[in-house]
Amino acid sequence: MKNFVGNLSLNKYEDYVSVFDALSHPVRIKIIGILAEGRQYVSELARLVNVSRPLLYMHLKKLETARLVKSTMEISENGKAMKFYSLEYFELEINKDTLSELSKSIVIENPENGS
Amino acid sequence: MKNFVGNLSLNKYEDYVSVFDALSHPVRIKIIGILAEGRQYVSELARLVNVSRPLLYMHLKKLETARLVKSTMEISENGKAMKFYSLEYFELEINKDTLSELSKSIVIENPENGS
DNA sequence: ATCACGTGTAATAATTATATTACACGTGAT
DNA sequence: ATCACGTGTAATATAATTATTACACGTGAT
Repeated sequence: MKNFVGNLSLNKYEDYVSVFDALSHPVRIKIIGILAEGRQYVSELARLVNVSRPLLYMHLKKLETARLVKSTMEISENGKAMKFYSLEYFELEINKDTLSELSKSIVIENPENGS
Repeated sequence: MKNFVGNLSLNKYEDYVSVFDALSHPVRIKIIGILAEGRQYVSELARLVNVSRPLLYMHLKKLETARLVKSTMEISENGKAMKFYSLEYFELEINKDTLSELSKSIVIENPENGS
């Protein structure tokens, strides 16, 4: 079984780390939960999630980096610029084999120390 | 489909966050990859992963907290105390619906600020 | 007694992540 | 012109994670 984010199959372990990292904070899971019901613009999203807009941007950045969400700019009827965020498609299966496979490409660099 | 870690089904979002957090670092994925081939004792694991023992303990702690690994103490034939780590069973399916469900129980506390 | 090889952990340093504050700019309505 | 409501981001503070250093203790073999 393949793991997908944004219709792209995940290969590099960095991609996985990025996704896990994105999912390792309650606010970001909350964001995903809200976007699961439909796209939303930043200011409204901030109110729904209950965080400040600058903080929301920080969290969205992580989600975008992991490609779990995407954004598009639009000009509303009343002339306001609005940035909409929406969920990307994703489907991951995580188990011993998945991670084991990933692990193969990971090399931990020389911390030049033993014991 | 249910998500399991250590034969226990995951319910609370904190459990998920804990797992995602545990998986969000290359060293920890490497550890899982090595333990997937069989149990290993701490000092040897440190050499295989190529990190110092104190640092390894830190990473193992996160994996243990997420219940992805477990440990047992043994006295070897030559009288040495040895701590073995091994993988727990785990199987997670992560998608829009999974996270959406999780999201419902997350309440972000009053950062008392708007904008 | 010293070495090799296990165990464990406390204290600190360095680096990232998270959160806050304070700005600036644009549009349409009052 | 001021307000309400969008946009964006730089600078800073706070907190957490990650990494290092330096210990201490136990056993069996040399």
